[in-house]
Amino acid sequence: MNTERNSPAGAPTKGRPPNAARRSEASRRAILTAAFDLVGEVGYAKLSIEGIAARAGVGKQTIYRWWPSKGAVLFDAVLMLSQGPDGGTAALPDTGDLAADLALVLRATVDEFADPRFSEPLRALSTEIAHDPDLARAYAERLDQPLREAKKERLRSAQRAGELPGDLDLDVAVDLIWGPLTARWLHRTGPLTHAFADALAAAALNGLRTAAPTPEGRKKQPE
Amino acid sequence: MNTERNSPAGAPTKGRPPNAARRSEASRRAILTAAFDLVGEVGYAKLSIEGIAARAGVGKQTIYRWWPSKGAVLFDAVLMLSQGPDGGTAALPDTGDLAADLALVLRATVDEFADPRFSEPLRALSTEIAHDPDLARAYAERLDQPLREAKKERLRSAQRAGELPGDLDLDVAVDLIWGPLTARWLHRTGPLTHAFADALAAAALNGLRTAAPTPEGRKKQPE
Amino acid sequence: MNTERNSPAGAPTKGRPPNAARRSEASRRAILTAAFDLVGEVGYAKLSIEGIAARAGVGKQTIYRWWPSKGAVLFDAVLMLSQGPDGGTAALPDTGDLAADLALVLRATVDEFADPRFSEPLRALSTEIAHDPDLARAYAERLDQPLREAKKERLRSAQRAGELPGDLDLDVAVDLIWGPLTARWLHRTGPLTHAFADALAAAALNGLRTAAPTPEGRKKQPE
Amino acid sequence: MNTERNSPAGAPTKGRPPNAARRSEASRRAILTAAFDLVGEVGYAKLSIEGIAARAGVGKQTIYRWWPSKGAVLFDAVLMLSQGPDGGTAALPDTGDLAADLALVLRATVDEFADPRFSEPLRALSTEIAHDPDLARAYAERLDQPLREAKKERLRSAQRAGELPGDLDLDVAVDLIWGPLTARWLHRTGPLTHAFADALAAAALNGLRTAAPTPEGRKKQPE
DNA sequence: TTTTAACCGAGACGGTACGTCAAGTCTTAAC
DNA sequence: GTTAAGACTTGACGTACCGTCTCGGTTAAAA
Repeated sequence: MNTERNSPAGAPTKGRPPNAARRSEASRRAILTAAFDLVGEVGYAKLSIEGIAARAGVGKQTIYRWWPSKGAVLFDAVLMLSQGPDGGTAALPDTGDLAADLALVLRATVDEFADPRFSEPLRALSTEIAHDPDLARAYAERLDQPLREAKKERLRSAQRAGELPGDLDLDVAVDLIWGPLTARWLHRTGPLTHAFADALAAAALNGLRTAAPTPEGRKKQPE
Repeated sequence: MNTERNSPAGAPTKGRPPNAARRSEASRRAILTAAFDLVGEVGYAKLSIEGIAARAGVGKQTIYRWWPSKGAVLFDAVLMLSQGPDGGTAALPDTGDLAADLALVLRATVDEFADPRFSEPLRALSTEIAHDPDLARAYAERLDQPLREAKKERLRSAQRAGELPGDLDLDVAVDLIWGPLTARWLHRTGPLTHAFADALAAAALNGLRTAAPTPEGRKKQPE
Repeated sequence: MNTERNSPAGAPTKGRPPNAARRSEASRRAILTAAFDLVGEVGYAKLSIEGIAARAGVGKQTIYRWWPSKGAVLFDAVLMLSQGPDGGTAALPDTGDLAADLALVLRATVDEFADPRFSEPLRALSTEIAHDPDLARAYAERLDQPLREAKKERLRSAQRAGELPGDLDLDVAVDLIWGPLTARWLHRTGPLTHAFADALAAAALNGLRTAAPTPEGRKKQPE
Repeated sequence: MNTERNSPAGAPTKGRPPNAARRSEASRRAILTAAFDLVGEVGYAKLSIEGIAARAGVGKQTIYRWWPSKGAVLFDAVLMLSQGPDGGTAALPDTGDLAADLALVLRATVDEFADPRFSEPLRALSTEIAHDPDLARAYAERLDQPLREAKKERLRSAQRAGELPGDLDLDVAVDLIWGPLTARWLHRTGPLTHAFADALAAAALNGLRTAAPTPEGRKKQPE
């Protein structure tokens, strides 16, 4: 088993590295579970290493030995919960109707953001990422990328189906679709509703521009 | 004189409210300046009320008397710096070419995000907003909304010029254009470059779809 | 009226002295009463100038203007309460039987020490005296001395009656009688009971020595 | 080793007690020494836990972990200094002449009271005792009692030598001799001189009465 | 099988910052 | 010019955690 995946933000760099072979799996799981639960219960501001250690029935040193920061613990906690037992990432639905599929997925995301049990840990992790480039890199590679790959795969399927142009920059496309949702969630600058999800999916696919930005162009929208 | 603008995140709610008429303007400015400078210098994690007070040459109590949280101080600091002396918000450029204007503005935003002097305080404020609904409300109303209104005004101008459809939901449109930028900035899931800004502006305006959804266009999809 | 007696520990020495003629008698009484009551209610440790000012409905500056320290306020408070409206000090009982009179007085003192309403302010004042020589001088002159004079007067009466030798150092005598009571009260090194008062009165008058420490020694005590 | 002697005023009662076995002896000594030195240098009013911690090179929590109050620290500091390395209490001189021995001891006490290095910490401790019954109990049992026992032992010796009556209440006797000294020291109601010590010793032993209360002596009281 | 080296729970330690309280100074407006 | 009111700087309070260190105890690989 590859325990390396448990040190996403880099193992502690001072002194000798600990011997991963002897690591207690029970402690590791207890710590991650405690961190995840605690952040949902008391919120990010009151989450502390001491609290996690106490809740997990673990010495503080056991946390400091294996994780370099509170954010790294949080990262692993979210990572653990985000992955099924197989470690894979589910693919996006593909009914052949991209617009409908996107609307479905965005609505599901809206629902997740509305559930504090998911939302709070993610918010906390986002906060840590914003201030810790190392953690951000780990996040980009190990949490965002797999999901992004699934999203891009769905878009590629749409490309193959002729729904999207073949030369589309898929990273920009993914950001255009999901970025507004994330931004509104974090900044709370507007309501996060299914209606917003629908409007977002439609606007992203169709663009904001009128079909033809000329007086004549207007006539091109018949039927 | 309107002293109301000094309590954006809500005055402390415990006990009697302090007498705002006697408030020291010098202390207020020193605190906000110190907060803004410090967050740029030492970063969000090491920003402390004690540090702000010391830097501002002010008693801690003076901060606690007028602001309910570190985030509220940060909010006012950003607010103070974001507004010119007149307190107004600048309008977006309007050359008649929406795409070009948007690209210009997004590139400028990218540049701001790249400058730690602007970026760090904003990151810190974003973090606080993510965990403090009260602060989020103040942010939405007093920082985001004026800017958003300027953005919407530019889009309305485009509507009048026939560049955008008249029934466009402008809030969704604004989020579609600027949301991806914010998300990538906070989550660091990709490079924040002028190229990204350009691609974003284009994609948002044109949509992702292969062509304008005209009857003929549809036929171009083989099979 | 002589308001000079209100600044026993010395008026504030910085800056111009306030104009005593304009002093508000109502505020003065409210402050002293508040101080006396508060020290009995919340104890010495939690007695604060702010608390006194708030309870008296008075600005803090009014206290600082007229008293140099918390102890000085306390002193005046105790002084006010210790004196009747006439300002005189009551004489000790004089039935002709010194031993009985002393026992009576000491028992009364024991009772006073047992009553927190008297005891707490006195304890607080004693504490201040122990650390403030200025206040100690004021105490010695204005609180202790009158009382001590009354005690000495009773002893002088006993000298005239032949109960005490004429060459007795009355200050030492007063300390010998009342000192042990005070010490036990402050240090709580033993129970403060009527029995102790009686034993003390007897021992002080008779001395500890056996009537005749040596057969010959007796002869040394000639008339 | 008896670590029990380190919690004279009672260990902190909230929560679990700390694990005394792991206590740092170096920190304990540094704290007590710092407390003792500081109270002599800056006085009782300016003595603070923060100051002690800083002077001792110790975290504040280390003080709060092991002592319930500033007074308890002071107590241990005085206790440490009052005991020799053996922890015993020296006996009073016993030349066979009680009066001379007492005068000697009282003069020595007067000298100690005149030396700020001893006097200041004791004054501070007395102050704390006066307002903290728990501390007073600890004082009575662990500082006063051993010394009092030594005093009583000297008096017992005098009883055996026939200098004092066998039925004398020794506690009252001790208070009669030493109480006036303590009272005058704390209240500064008179000069603390060798002469006072001598007069006190003599008066306490001989009593104030004009003559020994022998049956015949009584007849000397006219009318 | 025994050693031995690492991890483990526990928690004391020197620190930093918290948010509160009060000290003593200063300013304002009412009287 | 005093007064009530209260904002101000200062500094200590007692608490919560930080990240480091050390203590016995267990446990699993090495001898």
